[in-house]
Amino acid sequence: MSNLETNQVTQQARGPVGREGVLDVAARLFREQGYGSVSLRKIAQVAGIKAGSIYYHFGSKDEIVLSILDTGIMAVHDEMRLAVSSQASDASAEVILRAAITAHLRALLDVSDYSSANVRIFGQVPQSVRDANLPTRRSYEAEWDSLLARLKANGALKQDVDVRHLRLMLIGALNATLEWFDPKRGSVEALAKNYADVFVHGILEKQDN
Amino acid sequence: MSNLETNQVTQQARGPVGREGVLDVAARLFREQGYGSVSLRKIAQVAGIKAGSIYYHFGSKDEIVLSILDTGIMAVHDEMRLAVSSQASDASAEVILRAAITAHLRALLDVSDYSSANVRIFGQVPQSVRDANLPTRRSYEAEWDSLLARLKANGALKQDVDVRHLRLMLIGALNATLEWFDPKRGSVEALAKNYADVFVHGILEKQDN
DNA sequence: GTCTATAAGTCGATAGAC
DNA sequence: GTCTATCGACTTATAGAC
Repeated sequence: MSNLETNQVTQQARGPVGREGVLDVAARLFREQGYGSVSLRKIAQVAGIKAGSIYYHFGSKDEIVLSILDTGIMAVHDEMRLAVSSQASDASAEVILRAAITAHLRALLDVSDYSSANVRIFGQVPQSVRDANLPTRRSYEAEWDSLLARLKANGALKQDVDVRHLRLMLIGALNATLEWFDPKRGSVEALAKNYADVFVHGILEKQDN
Repeated sequence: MSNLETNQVTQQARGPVGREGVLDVAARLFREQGYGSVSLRKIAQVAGIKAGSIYYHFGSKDEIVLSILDTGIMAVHDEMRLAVSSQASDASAEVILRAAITAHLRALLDVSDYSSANVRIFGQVPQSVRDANLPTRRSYEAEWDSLLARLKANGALKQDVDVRHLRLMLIGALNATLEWFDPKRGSVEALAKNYADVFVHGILEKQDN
């Protein structure tokens, strides 16, 4: 079976690589090719070192993957928290929600290979690695739950929505964009606006509601 | 690295296995464990035969996977088409849309291991297998585009929505439920209603719109 | 901090007996 | 239609030189 695909495996070389260099390369390859197709040999080759050298920086492949998963969540968490907290104190629920959605999509699609690698490979890594990444994930989920609960308490959200369920739906829908979004067809900001429009107003022409 | 996880690998035995038996087992394992963790040896073990015997029914692992991917799409396609076509001729856009959403979710979460396996492993299989599955996927996507375009032409959808973009968003959001939906926490029908409510009405309390 | 060399295991796939 | 046995390639990980 040829699981190598048509993958460009250009090496970069240039000076020392180090722990961070290995992680950067690994995150990019995981985002591009998924977990199963990326071996330590491939990471090493692209990073410009030999496979055995990786074990000077890491104790196992799992350690590399977990580090990338955690960093990816923290990156999108920071982006989202900053976007929300920098809104004016009298900002409307809609404005705050749009800022959070935009921040999540920007981290995922534009800023961080680590965030996109997380979404891409989380369902492919060994269960033990998923479990180890869970606390970091839970923290980000709690941030969303806190925001949504606040908007609901303000009366801005419909009172019959379940916060946990809405969060799962929202983040799931946003993360799914990773599979098809093409920056050549439109900007992340335009995408974020479209998503916010749907969640805020729905897709049907208003007639009775 | 232990990628075997804590997976129950119970065999079933019971009479002849055959091509269909292998496919059923493989689809279930792919859905439960993803692509990378499921070897031909594991499929054979659960099916109650030896690994070499699989090659009497299939020429390669890719052939097994492609068959499962195609069947999965056709299953959800059939479910969705039937649900839409069985609506009354004067059914409202909202009713039709709710029926399509419900059918997609039911196929994915309740009816077919093949459909859920498709969503779960499509991004993990070799590029050649993805390419081979594309025509079947395109056909299902065209079914949604046709439905949405019809609703838009009727004036039921907002006129500024892009059909292709809406379809990507809708299917992406629905497929994402596979990662967290738990039938013990609620029915597929209730889930479908919640999703339809969001897409139809949005999540904000109406005040000015 | 990176190298070479290799151990120990798993994988997809094939050949031939029954 | 299923079995046994095996090949060759690939993987993570380790040991020790430099």
